[in-house]
This record gives sequence, structure tokens and C-alpha cells, in this order.
Amino acid sequence: MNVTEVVIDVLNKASHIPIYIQIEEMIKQQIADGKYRQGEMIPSEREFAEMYQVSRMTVRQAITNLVGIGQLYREKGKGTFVSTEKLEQSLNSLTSFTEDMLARGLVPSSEVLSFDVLIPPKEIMKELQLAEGEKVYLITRIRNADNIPMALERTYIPVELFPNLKEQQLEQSLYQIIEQYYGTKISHADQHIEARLVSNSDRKFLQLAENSVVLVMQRKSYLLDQRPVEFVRSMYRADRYKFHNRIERRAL
Amino acid sequence: MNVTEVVIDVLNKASHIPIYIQIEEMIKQQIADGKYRQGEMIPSEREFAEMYQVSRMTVRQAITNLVGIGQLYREKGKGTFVSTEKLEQSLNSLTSFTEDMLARGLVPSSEVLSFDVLIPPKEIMKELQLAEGEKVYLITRIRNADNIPMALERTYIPVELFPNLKEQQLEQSLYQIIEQYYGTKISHADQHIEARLVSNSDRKFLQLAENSVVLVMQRKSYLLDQRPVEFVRSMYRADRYKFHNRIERRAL
DNA sequence: GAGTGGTCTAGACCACAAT
DNA sequence: TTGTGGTCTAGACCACTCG
Repeated sequence: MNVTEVVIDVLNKASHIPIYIQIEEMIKQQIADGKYRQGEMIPSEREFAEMYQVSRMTVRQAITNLVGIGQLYREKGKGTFVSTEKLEQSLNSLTSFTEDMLARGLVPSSEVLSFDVLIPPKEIMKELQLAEGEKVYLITRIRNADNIPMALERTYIPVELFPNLKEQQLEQSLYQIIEQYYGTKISHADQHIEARLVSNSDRKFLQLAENSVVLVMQRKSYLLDQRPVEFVRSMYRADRYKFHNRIERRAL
Repeated sequence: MNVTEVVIDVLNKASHIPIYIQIEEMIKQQIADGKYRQGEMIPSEREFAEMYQVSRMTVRQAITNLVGIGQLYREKGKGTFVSTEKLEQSLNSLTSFTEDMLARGLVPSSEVLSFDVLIPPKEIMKELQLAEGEKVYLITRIRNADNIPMALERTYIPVELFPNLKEQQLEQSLYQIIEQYYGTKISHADQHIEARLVSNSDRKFLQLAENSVVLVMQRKSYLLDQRPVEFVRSMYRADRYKFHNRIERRAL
């Protein structure tokens, strides 16, 4: 057994990483390793507590998180079981285009068509809760998968929030930039998905024929204090793209 | 103050309803009443514990649930705050067409076009993990909103799971039927959303012109033991329908 | 009856934010 | 320094499932 395996085999109570997170990771790893198989019962909360020499409530917190992401499910009076494999959840988690494509086994790339500072149209002004005359960055990008256009993306970001945003920073995820350089965090995002025929202006960028269908994904992300931080509208080629998500039945 | 108000004002420790659920409801009610306003801090966990004479962990469980549904958010070292209002979350919760329409302020109705028992096509057989020759119910319905077609819905359900399903039961939600008469529960569902041009056969049911766009929503629901229980494919008129959802940034 | 998850207690110490 | 949420303990009783 090598060192890499050891770190996930034993609990480090002195670590700055919370114990319940460590237990979460160990259970996930053991599922990945096939130690606990789909549909099978994992050890009881009391057994884990004994095994790791921690309180049952700590084990419970770890398991509750894994139930929350659909990795495990509980049955009262019976036990806790491993869920059957789940598909990627592009509508359940805030992922970047890059992560999304990689999860689908495609090679992502992108091309910046424009990077401007301007006063946005009324609609965007309202979405981003901007004052009259406030400026935004407008970033237009073609998003490719395996070198074929997948989506045309327009991102609006208030200049006030990121006065020094540079084009080359776009390589990183906006969420990373926010968390690293601005010391605040994204709290959530609201998405809308609709469909329509592709417009003539978008058609050539997406290399589509007339009367082709696009999925329009609109996303607004918020900071912890509920200020809108970005508004993105993407046109996905409907012949290449499909949204997935998983819905948990409200569990108590 | 009348009786109806009293029940949400005081905690009933003898009730069979868990205390943390009661606290959850009270906090929700107080937000609805405007006692705690958007962006404002609510009392601390220790204050609630003192106020309701319960342990802090119990209060914490209530608050954690409200954070989970986006009603509240926490900031370390500062406090817990009321989120700004959120939109309907048709992609986050397992809701029926009826609930979905009501939430959008529309009047739902529906019309059963067919209710048959048959051996399904291979694709459906695979989705529902059926053995060769196993039968399913196929229910075809037009779903109206304000008396105008909104969607064409095809539902496949294994006969084996519900040997006595009757057409008139379709008035109720399938989920209610399952939970009331069959003593088991839905655990989760997987959804796919894509878009395409409407087919000629569906076109007349949806009262659409040629070259109209539809959103195709496909949903597979699972029981707690991970057996698939229904497979639904709905064609929504893209000129009338839009999906919404809210994504929480993974919080620990 | 033995084992399970569901709920709850009454504390504790920590890191972080504000003053 | 005081107050907040974050984590953790070592118990307890309950309702449920299964043999």
C-alpha cells in the first residue's frame, strides 16, 4: 500500500479539514473502488462512528451530504444504500463550459469574438440592477467541442465590480477570479432555458442551416450579498446539445 | 389573534411533527409576514435556541434546510440572512404539470388521448429496465394552460408495479398514488431537456404551424430501491414554455 | 428483540467578523 | 472582546424493519 492510498484510508483529526469531509471523501472513494456496490447497504452510522472513533452525529453529517448529492439514500429502519450511477448534472451544479464538455467526453476550446466596455441595453441594465449610465463588459465567445461550434455565448459583467478585468483573465473561470481576487463568493444562479429558431446573425457563427433550432440558456449569478454579478445568454446548437439534471425528492 | 395564527406562533414539543420542521415553518412564515426582510439578519442560532427553549443543534437543522432551499444564506462570523425572492424552480423540485402551471399563474387542464396496455418499444424497455415481453401502460395526454395546448405528454409505467391502475386515477398525481396505495416512495428523477422542430404528427395536437419549435422534456423517476417507476416524454410548445431553475453554489 | 435511521440535548472549542 | 456560524461530543429516546 502506498502513501497516496494511506491518506484516504485513515482519518486525520488534527487536520484543518473537517472530519465529516474526510469521512465523506473516504466513503466516496470506497464506492469508486467497488468496496460498497450499487444498491448495497453501507455500514450503519453507529458502525462508522465506532470504526473512526468519532461521534455518530459527525458520521451523520458526512452521510447527509452524500445523500444530498444523490450518492447514497437512506431507508428508515433498514439502512443506508449506494445509489445507482448518476449522469452528469449540468443543471444542478454551477459548472463552466469547460467542465461541462470534459464531463461529456468532448474537447472544449473557445474563441473570443469581442471584449468591450459599453452601456448595456435596458433589458441587461434591469437584470444586473444597474444605475442609468453604468457600464458593463460584454464578452462574446464561440464555444467549441471537438473543434465544432457548440454555443455562442454573450456575457455581461458590471465594470464596477471588476474594474480591472483583462481579456487574458477569461482563460480562468470567472468564479475563480471572483473568489481569488475579490474575496467574495458566488451564492447561487438562476437559469432559464428556452428554445427557438436560430437568428440569421447567429446562424453563421454556429455553422447552422436555416430553420435550425437553438437552446437558449440564460444565467444570472449572484454574490453572497445577493448582488447580481454576471448575466450570460448562450445559444446552444440543439442538434448537439442536451441539458441533464437530477431532482431529489424532498428528503427530511 | 385567532387560532390559525397561534399554531404557527408557538412550538408544540409534544407534537409528532419534529421540532426542527416546526421552527422551519415559523421562520418561513415570519419571512412571508415581513418580520424578517430580504437581506436582513435573522436572530442567531443561539437566540433561537433560547427563544424556543431547544438545543442549538435543533435550530441549526431547521436553518440548514432553509439555506438548502435558498430561503436563507449564512455568512461566517456575521450571521444568517434572508435571501432575495426566488423564482419558481420547475427544474429543482419534482412537481406535477398542475402545480407547475398554477405557480405560473395559469389554469391547467388536461385531456387523455389514450390509455393502453402494451409491449413497449425497445428504447422504453431499456429505460424502464423491463424483461422481454413485459407490458407497460402508455398514457397520452394533452396538457393545456388557460385552455390552450401547452404540451403533449407520453407516460410509460410498468404494469407490474401498478397492476390495477385505472384511468380515473390519473386525476391524482402519480406520486400521490404511489405513496398512498403502494407504501413506497419516489427517491429522485433524471431529466433531459432538448429542442427540435415539431413532428408532423405532434403538430396538430399542439396546434402549431410547420417549422415550429418544441422543447422535449424526458423524465425517468425512481423508487427508493432505484427501480425506474415511470418514463415520461413531453413536447412543450417553445413559444409558450420556458424552464427555470436555481443552482446553489456547493456550500459546506 | 435487535438493529436501523430520525430526532434531540447540553454542552464544547474553533475561526472569523466587527467593535 | 464579544458574537457569529462551523464543527464535534457522548449520550438519549423514538419509530421503523426484520427475523
